[in-house]
Formats: sequence, structure tokens, C-alpha cells
Amino acid sequence: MVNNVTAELRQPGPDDGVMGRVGRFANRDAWTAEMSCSIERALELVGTRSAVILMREAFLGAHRFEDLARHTGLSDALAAKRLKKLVEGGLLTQRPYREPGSRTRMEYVLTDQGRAFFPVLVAMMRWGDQLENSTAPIELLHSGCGKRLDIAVKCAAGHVVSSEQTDATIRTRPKADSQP
Amino acid sequence: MVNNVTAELRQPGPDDGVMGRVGRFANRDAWTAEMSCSIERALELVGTRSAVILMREAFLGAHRFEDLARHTGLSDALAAKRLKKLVEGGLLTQRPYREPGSRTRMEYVLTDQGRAFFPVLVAMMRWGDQLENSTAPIELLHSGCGKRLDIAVKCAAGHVVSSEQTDATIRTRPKADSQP
DNA sequence: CTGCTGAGTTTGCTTCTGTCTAGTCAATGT
DNA sequence: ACATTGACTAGACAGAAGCAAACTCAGCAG
Repeated sequence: MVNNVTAELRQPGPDDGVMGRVGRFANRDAWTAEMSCSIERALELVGTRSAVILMREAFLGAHRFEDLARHTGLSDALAAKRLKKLVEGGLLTQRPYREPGSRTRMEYVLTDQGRAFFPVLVAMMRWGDQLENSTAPIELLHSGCGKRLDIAVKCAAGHVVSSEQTDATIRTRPKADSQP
Repeated sequence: MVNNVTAELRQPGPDDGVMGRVGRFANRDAWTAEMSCSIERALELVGTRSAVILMREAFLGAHRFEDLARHTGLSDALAAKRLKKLVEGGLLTQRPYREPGSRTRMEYVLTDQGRAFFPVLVAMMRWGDQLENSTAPIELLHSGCGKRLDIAVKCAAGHVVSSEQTDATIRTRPKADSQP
């Protein structure tokens, strides 16, 4: 069972969840992560527990420093540091607000780039739901119809795609044309 | 523009990507993360850069220790430590294999739980693609039709759902019935 | 003028993440 | 018999991540 039916076009694993690799990527050694993997770039911004749970709270509606710090359980010092990094990274932006009888302060709101992080958060939550001894404390529902949220990996043609049905390749063109 | 059209049923932010909160969760203070958030449970297993990029390589077809270590660029020591944790966490499992003229060794293959991590990886990759100065080196294609992969947040009824159209609530029942 | 509050910053400390070098251990090649 | 190789383990270290407690700073309440 160690791959004796190999070699057609892609060279997949036995029946594991492994993707195929095509094009220049058929030889995995043609690519090193230092050539900048999108996943690693993402991790530079949200590769810590504190960053992710602050984003969770931002989506849950926390804007003010105190709420963000308290709801995440982070220390003030770390919350401040991480929020600064999230602002620098363009996931959050600061917006002045003023409560009556108080000076102007800054609140943290999601930018477009921060909002685009939503699928990652949902994917992580759904995956975490499936783990052992999970009681899934938070549930996400579509406010339109009340049904539970889930994520789906799909191709541009609308097919639901598993990892086995996925081919990885190396993009050569900058990013002009649409689909091969 | 600081929330003067508030209060209907949910209490959303202005027009930020903020979710609504309903039920017991309408009061955010009714929930603390120590009550075990799925996201935080997920982060305990894959909350480090090394864990995530090892999973990336597992999906890209690396099974053997040397490939996993070299392709991720991690040191042997860290690769060994992290792989052990991923095995303990149930994302990978060890399977004996034997190359001709060599002793029996262990290779690392994805478990069902590891395969279920695929959407998280795709979501992170797609989000990373959208960042500044991204050249999106790896591209994922549906091997069936060749179209590019993407992720979608949908509800059980099939509607595409944005964070604004999402309500968060606290699950009270263990996890028996299907949909509210 | 004094105290209080919200939003931080600073300092000191521990733990975790990660690297580098060296060493182990089994089996095969020479 | 000896060196080699793949897959690790052990030890020493730098640097981030994280905490707790104390400090700052602006403006409002008294």
C-alpha cells in the first residue's frame, strides 16, 4: 500500500488527503517557502493566539480597548501591543469616538482586509467544533434564515472540492488573466 | 456615523463587519473564553507557524520526516517536536514503511481530523493572497475542471453569508438536535 | 485641587518558539 | 569492522509571547 499505482499525471498519495501537484510544482523542490507562501504571509500577521482571538472579538462587536482586553482575557500590555500590530497590518483601523462626558478616544474597527478574515475564523471554529470533548459554546447562524454556518471549499465553477481533488501548481504570471 | 440607528433585535455595529449576537449571547459578558471556545481549542493544536506549515506540507504530499523538515525549512529538532504534537493531537498518524535496502521507518499521514483541516488552510491561503505585495506563488485548482479554489461561508440552507449577516449565539443543548 | 476613569506604556519576569551543534541508534553498503 | 544514512533526541541559547503590577496622561466629577 505504499504507492505502487502511481504515475498518471499527478502523483498523489495512496488515499490520504493529499493534493496533486502539477506544472512546475510537480517537482516539489522547485518551490521553497522563502519564495513567499501566502499562508506564511498570513501567519506573520495573525500567527499568534492573541491576534486571532482579538479578531474574534472584533467580529463579535468589541470596539473599545477595555472590551477587547477583557473579553479575550489578555493582559492590557499584550492587548495594546497586538492591537497595534493588527492596525499596522491593516486588519483593524482606529476611529475616534466620544462618549458624552468623556474625552475623545479611539475605537478599533475592522477594515476590508480584516473583514476578509471572516472565512478563516469560521473555518477554524468549525474545525475546533469537531475536536474531542467539544461542546461548541458559540454557534454562528445566518441571520436571514437562522441556519447554522459552515464553510465550503469550492472551485470557481462551483464544485465542492476535497483536498484529494485539488491540484497545487506554481503561478507564473504576475496576476493579470483570470482563469487557465 | 457612530451608531444612531441601533436597536432592533440584534445590536450590530454601524456598518462594520460585525456579527449580531442573539439569545443568551446578546449580553457578551455572559460568555467567557475559558468556557472553551472552539477557536482557542483549535489554536492549542495548530496555533504555531510550524504546525500550520507542517500541515501545508502534509497536504502537499510530504510524508517522510526529511521531506517535512526540509520543505518547511524548520530545524530537525522543531520538526520532530511539532510532528509529535500533531500526532498526539490526532491530525497526523504514523504508518510504518520500508524502502528497499533500508530499515522500517515511520511516515506521517493525515488522519480524518487532519484532512478536515483543509478548509482552514485554504482560507488562510486565500486571505494571504489578498495581502499587499502578494504574488500568490501557490495556486490551488480543482483537478476535475481546472478552476481555481476558493472558500465560501454558507449556511445550511445554502446561502452565502457575510459576517454582517451572521448572528452568534451560545449553544445550550449538548449537541443532539440538528437545527433550531 | 483632588480623585477617578479609560486607554494605554513601562518594567520585570516566566514560558514558549525556534535555531544550532552534537550525539544516538539500527541497518545497510563497502 | 567501519562509515554512512535517516530519523530522531539532548543541551544550550536567542527571541518572541505572555503575565502582573505599577506608572502616565487627559479630562470630567466633586
